[in-house]
Amino acid sequence: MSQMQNVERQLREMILGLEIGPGERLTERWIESRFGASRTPVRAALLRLETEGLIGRDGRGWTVAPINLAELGQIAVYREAVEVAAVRLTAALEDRGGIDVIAAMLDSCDAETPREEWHRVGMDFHIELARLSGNEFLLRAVRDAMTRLSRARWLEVRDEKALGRAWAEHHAILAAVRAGDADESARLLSAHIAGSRDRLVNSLHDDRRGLRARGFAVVAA
Amino acid sequence: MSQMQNVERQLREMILGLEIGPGERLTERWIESRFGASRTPVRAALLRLETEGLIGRDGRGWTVAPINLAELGQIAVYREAVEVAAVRLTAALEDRGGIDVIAAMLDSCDAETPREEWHRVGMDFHIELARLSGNEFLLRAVRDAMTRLSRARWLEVRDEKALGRAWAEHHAILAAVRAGDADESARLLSAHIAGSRDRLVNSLHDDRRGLRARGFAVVAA
DNA sequence: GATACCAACTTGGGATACCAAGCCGGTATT
DNA sequence: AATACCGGCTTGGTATCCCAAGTTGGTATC
Repeated sequence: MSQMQNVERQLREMILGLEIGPGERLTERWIESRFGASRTPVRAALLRLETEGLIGRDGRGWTVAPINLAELGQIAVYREAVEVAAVRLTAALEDRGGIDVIAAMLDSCDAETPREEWHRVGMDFHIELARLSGNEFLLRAVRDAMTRLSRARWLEVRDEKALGRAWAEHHAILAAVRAGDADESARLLSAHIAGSRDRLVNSLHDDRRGLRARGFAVVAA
Repeated sequence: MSQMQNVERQLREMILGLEIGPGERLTERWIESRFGASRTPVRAALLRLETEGLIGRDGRGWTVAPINLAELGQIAVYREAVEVAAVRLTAALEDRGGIDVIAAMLDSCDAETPREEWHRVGMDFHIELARLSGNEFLLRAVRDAMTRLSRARWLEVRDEKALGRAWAEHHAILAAVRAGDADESARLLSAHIAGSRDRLVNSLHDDRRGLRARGFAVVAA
């Protein structure tokens, strides 16, 4: 694997894993020494992460994207548009066998599953559902949206009850898609996304002082 | 303006203007000498254009993205999802003053307007309409989709009648949005996009031999 | 003590040198 | 004549060097 891909992947993981906090400054020299690569692949990786929205420019320098509550609302609208379109396509397919794989993925999580795994599966559910549509652009859009939401979802304070409700909603969506009911799938998915957004924004809004205390830049809604 | 931005902009214009044909190979050294920049900004520009989908990797090298008829169909689905979402948002706004600016933009084209300008305005209509929604993600999605469609639309053989019909549809969409009728706006926009896709794919499909004769790589649907 | 100014350093932007892998053409062998 | 082999050339990947602009810390002056 090339150095550029190495740096890109590791840096993305550090950002998404909050090892580098939202709002933190990045210098090419620091990354260079941190990953043992020279500046050329480092700069290439930064350019790619910039298009993913994980980092941005701060004048001449680089900054890890802050947690932006207003952006979360816009992403929810965007997600709804593309995910609903994807699920409607999927519900109209003859071969919806892929749904069972997604259901199995959900069921692989139980009480002993680490939180990190729940987090990943919760995002992969939406990504894999979009993949079933067969539309590369809808898939990419969903993947991008989930990437941008990843840190916020990780920071969200989620109680067991909310987690269980989300999982039930996921299963309900799958059931509607499996039945080929596009309207019901769309309705359930829209409601799920709206609820998810509300819990997320409320949780982070309530926590924003705590987040700032941890050194995380939080942009108000 | 930085060298990277210069190279990126000029290379994008050459690709979209078909001065470099779809499917053509690109070498970093050629670009370097062509624009008088060194490889560092050239590589940065290539990385950005790659994320725009205008170029892709061909093994170790770079290739201008071919005209892909299957992709055009997928983009139409994607466009419909995001543009309809955007126009619904806009129709629900209190302040829809921006619509008049778009109408004026359409009206700035007449029989003497060069074809290039019609082409640009035809894309800007959709982009600016999406901008009115205020949602950055929907706007970016529409802009990306139009960029990817740009070359295909340029190659499309369009008769006066089809062009006039498209303009009438644009005005009808604006009227519905101005009236705040979200459902009607969405219906008209969906029909417009579907019709646009059909004309585009049919035209290119019929022309694909001619396109290949011009040295353009065309991927079948 | 406050401020204006200057030097050293930091940092991203760009240029260039080097490398490894792959491609191509030529040559020698059968 | 066909083919296997080899050497040079092209090309992207990487490392490194230089530069200009901006920042910082200290110092001298008022």
